[in-house]
Amino acid sequence: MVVINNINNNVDYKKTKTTKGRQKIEIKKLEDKNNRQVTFSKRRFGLFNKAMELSVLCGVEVGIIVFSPNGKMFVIGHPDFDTVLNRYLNGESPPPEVSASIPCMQEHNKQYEKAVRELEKEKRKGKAIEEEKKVKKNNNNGGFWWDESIDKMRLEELEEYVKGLMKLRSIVALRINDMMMTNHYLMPPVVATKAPVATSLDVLPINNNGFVVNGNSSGVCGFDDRFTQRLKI
Amino acid sequence: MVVINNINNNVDYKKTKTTKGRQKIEIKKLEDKNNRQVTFSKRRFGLFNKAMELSVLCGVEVGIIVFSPNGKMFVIGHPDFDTVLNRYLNGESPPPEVSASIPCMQEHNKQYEKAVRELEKEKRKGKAIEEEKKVKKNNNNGGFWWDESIDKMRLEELEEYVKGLMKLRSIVALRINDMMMTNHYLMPPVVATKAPVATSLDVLPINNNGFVVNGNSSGVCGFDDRFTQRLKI
DNA sequence: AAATCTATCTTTAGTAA
DNA sequence: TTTACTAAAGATAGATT
Repeated sequence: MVVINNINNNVDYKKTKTTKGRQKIEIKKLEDKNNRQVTFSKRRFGLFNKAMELSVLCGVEVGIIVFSPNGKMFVIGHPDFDTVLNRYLNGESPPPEVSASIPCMQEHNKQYEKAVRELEKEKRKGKAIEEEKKVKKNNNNGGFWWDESIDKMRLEELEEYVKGLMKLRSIVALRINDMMMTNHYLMPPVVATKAPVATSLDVLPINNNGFVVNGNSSGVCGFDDRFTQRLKI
Repeated sequence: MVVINNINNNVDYKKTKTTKGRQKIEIKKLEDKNNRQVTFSKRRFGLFNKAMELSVLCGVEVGIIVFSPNGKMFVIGHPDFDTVLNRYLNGESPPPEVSASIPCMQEHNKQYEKAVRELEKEKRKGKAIEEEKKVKKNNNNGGFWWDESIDKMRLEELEEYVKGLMKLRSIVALRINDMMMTNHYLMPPVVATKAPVATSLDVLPINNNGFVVNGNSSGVCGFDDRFTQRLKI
């Protein structure tokens, strides 16, 4: 098989390389502001896409927050960012040992979670209603996973949801207040506070020696050698 | 230039392909449980790496939460996840250095106050917009599908109203988390305190003693050193 | 679960629009 | 700003221990 040296075939076959192709770059801050923005745009897209693929392929929840060089915020999540965030805040992962070792905290933890669950229930209710009309609307892709749903809640559910939030706030406030009152031997001087607001929910702790929002209570952690999960908790 | 046809060079030069190499796959949930876990592991690593590169190259803040198929939580962020989260909860644009360096309690107090103010504002606004709630339809033809901010712009007030509440709830949760961690697991260095600022709702005790918990408020760490390369957390 | 090893697939740097 | 293009760089599916 013979191949003719194609030097100067440029003209004939447009073999001249039009670009140098992708070049290797060092991972350090790009100095050129414009280039930095362009790169951000491309890579954010790539990152979000990777996240989407990961969530679909593995059927897992993912949430990402990114701020552009100009401060614009980008958020995505599956099933939606706030769901993932709540799971993070509630520490659904395996935390137990710490809080489990402190009986009363366990109890408080349960109560808090209960309130949160209640809230989530209402949220879901709102979503459920939304699902119906969503079906016809999302022809463009069959409903992307990153769709945020809260914004589409019907007002009535929304009001209900808001009410739940207010309740939770009250509960949390009460607890913090209680905790502050009973733990100042551990705390620096506590500034005066007003009385906690009343709540209609039935989960108010009577005595608070403390409680945890489990999963996020670990004092120290480090990624292991390879971007792994939060150790411990 | 002559090139010898190398059919059957396989034997001579050990050209036999040892693997099929990377195969194209459809982006849909992997059925094999084991394969799903392996893929998750690989891709999560890739995702986190991409995030790190993005943050370094563009000098931006990124935060990711992922739950594995088995429910394990993985978190990463630059400068650290909570810093990014706080910025998200705050809505927008606090100077990065500030949230990264200010002691968590103090910072959270600020955030709480801000959220409360925001909430009150939105609440007032809320009533006014009820009637026009569903006008907005989410057609998605103008912006990118991944750009949540587009949705937010379109759904404006309603969204903001709910979001304010969500922020509040999340912030409260974060506060609790910090307090618990500080009280029970660490003996934080006590630093100079600032005067408390009253909130409009008066439901949270204010304590402005700064706590420095390894520069990190809830046990979440930044990128692993091996990948950050001169990235300070 | 997590580390190799490749052949191949996917992303993206550089560039211009 | 984002989009399009190409070729090189980088990620990873599948198999292996």
